[in-house]
This record gives sequence, C-alpha cells and structure tokens, in this order.
Amino acid sequence: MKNHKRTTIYDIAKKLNLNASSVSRALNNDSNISEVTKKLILDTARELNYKQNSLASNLRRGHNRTIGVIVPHINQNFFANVIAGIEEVTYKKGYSLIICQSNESYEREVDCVNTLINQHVNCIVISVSADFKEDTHLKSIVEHGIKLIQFDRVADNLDTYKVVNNNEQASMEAVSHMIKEGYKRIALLEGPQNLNIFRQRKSGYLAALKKHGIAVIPELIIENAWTKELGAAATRKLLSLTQPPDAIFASTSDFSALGVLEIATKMNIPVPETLGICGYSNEAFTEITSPAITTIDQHSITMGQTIANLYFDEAGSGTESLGNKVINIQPELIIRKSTSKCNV
Amino acid sequence: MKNHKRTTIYDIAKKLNLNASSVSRALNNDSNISEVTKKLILDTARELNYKQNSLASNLRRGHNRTIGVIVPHINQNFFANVIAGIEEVTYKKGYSLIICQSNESYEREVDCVNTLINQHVNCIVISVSADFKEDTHLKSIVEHGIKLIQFDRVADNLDTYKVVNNNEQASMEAVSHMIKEGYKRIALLEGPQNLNIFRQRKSGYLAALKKHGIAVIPELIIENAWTKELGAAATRKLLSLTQPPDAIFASTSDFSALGVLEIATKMNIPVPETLGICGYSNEAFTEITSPAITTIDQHSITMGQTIANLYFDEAGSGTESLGNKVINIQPELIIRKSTSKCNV
DNA sequence: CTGTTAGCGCTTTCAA
DNA sequence: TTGAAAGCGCTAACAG
Repeated sequence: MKNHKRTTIYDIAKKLNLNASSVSRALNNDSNISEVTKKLILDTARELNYKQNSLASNLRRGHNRTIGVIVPHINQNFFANVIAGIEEVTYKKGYSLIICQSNESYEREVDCVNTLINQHVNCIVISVSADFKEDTHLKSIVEHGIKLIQFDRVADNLDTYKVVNNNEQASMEAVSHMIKEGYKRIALLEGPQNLNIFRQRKSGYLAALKKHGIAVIPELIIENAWTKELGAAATRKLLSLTQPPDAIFASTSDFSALGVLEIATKMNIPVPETLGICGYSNEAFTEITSPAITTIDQHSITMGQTIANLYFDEAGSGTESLGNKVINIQPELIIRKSTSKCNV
Repeated sequence: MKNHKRTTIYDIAKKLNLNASSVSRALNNDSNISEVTKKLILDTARELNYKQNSLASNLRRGHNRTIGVIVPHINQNFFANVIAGIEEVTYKKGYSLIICQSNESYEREVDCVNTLINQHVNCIVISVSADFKEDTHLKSIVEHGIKLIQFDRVADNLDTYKVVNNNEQASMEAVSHMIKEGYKRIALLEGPQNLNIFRQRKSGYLAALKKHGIAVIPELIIENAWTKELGAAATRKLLSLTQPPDAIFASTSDFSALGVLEIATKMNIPVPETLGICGYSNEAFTEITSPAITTIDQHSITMGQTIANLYFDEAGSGTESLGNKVINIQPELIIRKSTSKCNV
C-alpha cells in the first residue's frame, strides 16, 4: 500500500508526448482542446486505469466538493433520515458527505468541527449535542469561510442558516388534540432545556393549556424524561400521584412514549380510555404498538433535502457565509389509537 | 467564501521570523524542536486561529486518515449500527469517515467506489447492493492500493477481508428451534439469491429440515419477499394453500416478518398457536409487537467495531492490501412469543 | 535544533 | 490549440 504508485496525469502526458496541462484540460472537459487529442487522452486514461487525485485537485482549486454533517447519533431514525435526504441531493451534484457523530458530547462535537474545518469542506451541517455549551466552535466554522447550516437542534442566538421544525406549533396541536378528545390532566415529559427544541415543545404545551383555559400543574411536568427507561420511571411517578394525569405527552421522543405505554400496560391501565399517550418523531414502531401511538412526524427526509438545496441555492448566488435564513419544515400530527378517547 | 484567506504555516513562520518547516514540526509534535520555540509556535497558531489544511498535508503524505463506507441505505438499523460501531473505533484513532449509500443500485455503488478512490481514502468498507452485478469495481479498489473490507453482503469469490455473520448457522438454529417447538410445515421467505447472505440463510433452512428428517416442500418457499408488503403478500398466498404452513421463517428481514404478523392478525390466525413467525435482524420493533417476534440479532455494533479494528490491526503490520481473512460474528437467536408454541 | 529546498498531483495563468 | 511554469499548503530529506 505504502509504495503503491498510481497513474497521474504526467504518466498519461508522457505516454502521448503531451503536456500535463492538456491532459488536465481533457479530463476536465475544458473547451480549449481539440476533440482528437481529447479522445486520445480519455482513452489512454481509461487504459492506464487513471483516477483523479481529489486531494491535489481540491488543494489547487481551494475547495472540496464535500459537505460535512455532524449529528448526535447516526443510528437514530430522525438523523439517519435527514442524512439520507441530504445525500440524495448532494449525490446528484457530485458532492460527497463526511459524516461525524458527536455522541451527545460537546467535546466530541468540537473535535468533529475541527476535523471538518481541516478537511476544507464547503459546508458544515450540524444538529448540536444535548451537551451543548457554547457556540465558539460554530463561529469558528464561519470564520474559516465555511458555510454553516444548523438543523433541528440549533443555537438560537447565532445567525446562520437554519432548517427547523416548528416544534412549538406541533406540540400545541398535539396537546390541543388531546384536550379536544376530553383529556383534562395532561402531563408533560420534557427534554433537556438547554436545547431549543425541547424549550419550544414545552412552550407549545403551555400555550395549548392556556388557550383552552386549563391550569398548569407543576407536578405534572417531569424533567429529562427522554429515554424509554426515564419515560417509564416518570410514568410510575405520575400514576402514583393522588391526582394522576389522564394523559401524558412525551414531548421528548417516541421511545419515552413507549416507556409510558409499557408501564400503563403493566399496570392494567387502559390506553386510551384511562390514559392518553402522545409521543414525538413518528418512529416506525409507533404504528404497530397496541394501541398505536399518536405522534408527530418531523418530515425528516424532506428536512435533509431542504438542507442540501439550501446549500446549493445559496452557494450559487455567492452570498456571504453567515446568512441568516430560517426555513420551517411543517411537522405533522399523526393521530392514532393512543389518544382517541372519543372513538372508543 | 471564495476569497477567504486562511492562516497558513507561512503566516505563523513569518510572524515569528522562523521557517515553515519549524512550524510544521511544532504542529506535528516532532522531536526535533526546542520546547521554547514549540510553545511559541503553538501559541501563535492559536492566536491566529490556525487550522491545518488536511488536503495539503494528506497530498504530501500520500494518504488521508479517512475510511470510506458504502452501504445500501444508511437509514436502516443494521447499517446505521455497523457505521456507529466503526465510527466509535476510528474516532479514537483520529480517522474520519466518508459515508456513501448505494441505494441498492449497482451503478451508484460503482460511482461511490470511484469517488472514494479519488479521495485517496485509506480503506473502503462495503456491503454490496442488492443489484450487485460484477466485482470489477471492487478489484479496482485493491488495484489502487486501497484496503478493502467487505461485510455482511460480500462478493464470495473475491479474496478480501470480510466480516460476516454466520447466516447459515443462525438460520439453521432458528428453524431447528421452530421444529422443536412442534412446527411441522415451515415456510421460507427468501431474499434475492444473487446476494450471498440470502443464499446462506436458505441453506441453513434446508439443512435444518434435513437434519430433522423433514421433507422440503417447494410451494412453501417464496422468492423475493423482503419488504413488509412482499411479506404480507407472500403470507396471503401461503395461507390460501390447501395445506398451509404452520410457521413462516422470514429470513429476509423483520419487516417481512411484520408483514406476516399483520396478515395473521387480520385473518384472526393465532400466533404462535396456529402460526409461528421468525424474522431476521432484531429490529427494535420486534420486541414490542404482540406477540413479540422471534428473530436473529446480528450484533451489528460489534460488527462495526470488528471492521475498524481489523483495519487498524492489519494496517499496522503493513501487509498487502488484498488480504483474505474472514471474521465471523456470531449472530444470536432471540426467542420470543411468536414461536413459543410449547409454553402457551 | 533550525533553515533550505524540493515536490506531492493538480489547475491555471501566460506565451507561443 | 498546446506548452511552460508557477503554486495551492504542507512535509521530509538534507545541510548546517
């Protein structure tokens, strides 16, 4: 491997008694070259099994045709789908993707950013970690002339391109729906409040209650219940209250909602009759639990496509790196059995 | 963005009246430099917000510290987990990952391979597409001095590093388990036979029948039933036979098994009493269907870690690119309600 | 320990 | 239409 010698444009040039620049022109479809020599070069390139060295070409050109993506975990449905959406668009444009995961760690997130800056990617797409502390690393991206697009979990006070869900509205719709179904004491499982998305979802919950003249009961709001286990624990706690809730909005994730459902099933509490459940994210499994879980679809693939298109549209116009354009992807309330009290 | 000027080692050198090579040495922790100047350089680098240009450094060094991964779909549990496993190991070593998806298309797979060769990645990790036709592109990887590790879906007749599941044994165990539970007419939903994994799973099924002296009934073997919809259609067909099966082994995927379960539920056929169901992959949802689905865990994260470790171990020893070492990850039969006829 | 020099493979002026 | 030459930013061999 170490001593492997690959065919370069010089090899092709030498073989044809031409200059490397001509070879380069032929390979890059430049107009300043005759059809005859071009064909000759292309044929020889194939014959010699030539592959371009992107490292050299990008170094010379000063950019990379590569987009870096940083997500907390790639093996989570939502993020995997966003990436799939991005990839779909970038592939067509001949761009590659470098994907990094922060593992919800701020320190690793910073590392990832630095790696991508070093790699001279054209653009960094990021959804920040739950451990998010400050935004100097994000500013650094812009300072190095790299486009920055935040999505989903974004640093609010930083002016960049952002592609987000309207979390507040979606939560409000979900809670309103539950109220209309007749639920009166709706509990909230909330996520880490240092992340904007979880703050917004809480706002939506509060707004819905207010709109329908329902008082906020603090003991029905449980912090940091965003895994299945934490959701289950929260549910145990809530159901042991003297006045337990008649519905639980697991605003953090469907996994959390699944924890709720499991405890309810174990305790023989009928869902949706005695307890309504609503999750967040429309994970595949929500459709097939019994009862199926009401949830919110974030249109993750569309989100990915939008991100990629945003890059290409703005790149074309050659605008400044630090744009400030927020695109809202409308999430969608998926109503299923777990909150359908009326139709029982 | 275009005219953005980043700090280079020359900027640092000039500012300190030093030579670029000294700066390089300091930055790379070379021993041939005094602690004093090293500190000076490091401080100035920070002050000027210097980031290395990996393009240049890699071009010079001749390699990339990057591993390319090609999978059919990144938003499938199994692949996402393998990638997560790879990433976990490579991150610690300071390597980046370039991830591409072939979308089950042979043509795109070839494109991905070419991109990665151009990028001079150190290693390409691939699980071939269902559309797999020939292996010239894989050979080309090796010819260009790039390590090649195949996993899961591998081109059998090509000698490379391979990390695979023992699909045959796992299938055999699964089917044997069903036989022991008392199922006598076990149907097989099989996947595209141009992929080795599906051939192996079929072999395992056949071997189990043979071992237990059960005749193979061709009409119980259904081709290409590897999505939920195809699984459902196959089930309809199977259950309308004059002698329908009493169990279905969806060897292709849990999604297919889910299709089976849905039809059985719709037709009021008791699972596991009248119909046993076994899937493949241990997708998250198999645990929470009712009944929960028996399936096979592929230990995907371990698989990813193994792949990465294989690269680093073999790279260290400086062996030839075209090694031929097959590592078997033992899959695990997860027995659940859907095949537990005895305990009902 | 530090400086000088060359060159990785490519693109891109400028000349011819 | 082609060639010559310079240089992207870095590392590494060689001198001093």
